[in-house]
Amino acid sequence: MSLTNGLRADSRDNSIDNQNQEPAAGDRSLADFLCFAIYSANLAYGRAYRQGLEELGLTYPQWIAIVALWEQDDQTVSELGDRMFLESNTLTPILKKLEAMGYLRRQRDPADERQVRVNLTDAGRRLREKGMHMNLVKSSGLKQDDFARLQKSVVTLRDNLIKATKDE
Amino acid sequence: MSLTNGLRADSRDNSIDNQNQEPAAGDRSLADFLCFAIYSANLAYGRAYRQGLEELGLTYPQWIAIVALWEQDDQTVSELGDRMFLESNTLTPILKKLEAMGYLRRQRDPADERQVRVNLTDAGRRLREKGMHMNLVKSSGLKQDDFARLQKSVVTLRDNLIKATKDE
DNA sequence: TTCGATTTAATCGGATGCGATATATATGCA
DNA sequence: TGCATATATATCGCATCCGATTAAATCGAA
Repeated sequence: MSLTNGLRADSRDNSIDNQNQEPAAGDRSLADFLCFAIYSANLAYGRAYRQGLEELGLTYPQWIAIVALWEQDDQTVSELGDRMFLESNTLTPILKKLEAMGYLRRQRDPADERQVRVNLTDAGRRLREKGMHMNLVKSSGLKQDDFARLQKSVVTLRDNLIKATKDE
Repeated sequence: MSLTNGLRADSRDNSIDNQNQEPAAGDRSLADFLCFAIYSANLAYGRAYRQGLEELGLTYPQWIAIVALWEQDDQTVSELGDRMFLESNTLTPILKKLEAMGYLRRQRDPADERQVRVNLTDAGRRLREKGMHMNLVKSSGLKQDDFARLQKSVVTLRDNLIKATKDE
């Protein structure tokens, strides 16, 4: 797989070891890189969400953490990290901020003092409920079927990338 | 459009004003949010690229800037920002680092001293050529057709989000 | 049982990303 | 011309994100 991992209709990829028939690296436009499409779509999502999240007083990762804990409370930092695809070096500061805001509690697990268990407070649950009923992000412009397919494809891409990266 | 902008097969969205038939907000799993799929796929791409880019001594945004300039040299900071979906507050520090590394030059445009024109050096072009021939990112696991469709869908999503955000 | 290996969080430094602001240059209009 | 306005870039502070390291607790084999 190429470093640029791109695509062009007239791809000149004839390599024998490209078993997935993915496009070759090379002299392609930025607009043809899947990685760049994801990168820029992520920027666009962040900007689309910013105004709505500002009303909640949260950033995007903070909101994701609240949602993940609402879905399953009393997770350890590692468990929450597995769901959010983040590790403690990123997660700990976010959780400390949310704790300072009063939306969750962090406490060492008495059964294993290495672990820290995270619980939503009532205020945290109320915030989740409030966000649940807000309609502040602008339209993705996709119909439900396209939306479903795209969501599934991106998840598959993500999981394949993670697997390939883990395999070194 | 909901704040969570998610999806569930049995979506209970019956709102009359949801003309795009997108799923409603609400009590859904993190795994069903398109925004989270994009967010986590972006993290996964960053991790898949990191090792390869490390051999080039670049970060991902630095690499993107090199590619964008290789595609079209002598851009202003704003023009480059339009291609990369970034503004000068983010771009300027990146460009200064790349200049310090010797990969590009920044100079005020004599015809309009407000603008700064950015040009790749020979070293910058050689770096782009080197990256072009590296195959370091693991497989996305997608066949060429799926790859093409996904790339197109993500770009459409991005552009719709940008348009919707710009329209306030 | 003991002590080295493993596990879990946290800390630290560097690099984005972004809102707000500052600065310098250019433009437009009376 | 003179000056208010607009434009292009840069600066600053805050919040991720990550590699590397540290600290504390647990585990496990001799």
